[in-house]
Amino acid sequence: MTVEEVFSGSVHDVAPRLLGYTLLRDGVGGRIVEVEAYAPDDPASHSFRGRTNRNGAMFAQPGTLYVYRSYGIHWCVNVACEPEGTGAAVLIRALEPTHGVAAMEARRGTSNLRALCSGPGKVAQALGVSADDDGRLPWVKPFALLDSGERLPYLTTPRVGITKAADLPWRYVVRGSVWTSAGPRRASP
DNA sequence: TATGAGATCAACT
DNA sequence: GTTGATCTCATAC
Repeated sequence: MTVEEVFSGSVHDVAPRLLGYTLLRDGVGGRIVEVEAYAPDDPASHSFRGRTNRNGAMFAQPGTLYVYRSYGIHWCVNVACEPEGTGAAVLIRALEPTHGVAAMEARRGTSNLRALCSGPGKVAQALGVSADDDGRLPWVKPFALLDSGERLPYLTTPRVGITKAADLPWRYVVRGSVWTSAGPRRASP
């Protein structure tokens, strides 16, 4: 699959497709096991109020990385999606550590594998992502995006940590993965 | 195990 | 002046 194909379609096509892809920065990273979709006209999305200086990358070509500071402390990583220019994006929430584990342990200050990449702020810290990476493309160095060829079974659950449209089940989690964040691992009844 | 507070800042109103 | 697409640690059960 070409990178154009990977990021084609709506966020609800792209989000589950990304599960199983391996995201690396400087050869360090892992397999994506948890994402969240942020649709156009989504009140929970940073792009809801239109394009601003901060969220400009969300409106760029599909695949563009949108990196922002959260709660003054953490960085969070998104990829822009089609339709281009609408601010649609997918938030990378968790990775299964596979590449450069030692480097991630050093950056995260822990050797607990389960705590390396199990949350959006942790993923950014483990890969060393910062504002410098805003607007870059995940298949261009220092990043790399690898297709595992697998289509992993997944569940959808409500998104985590938002206050608007919190009931929409737009969080995509690899079924049975132990590498996801602390949110629900199965859809609520 | 569960819950709550503090950290810390850029963008937005 | 307010607000987070969060994480960690401390304290309580």
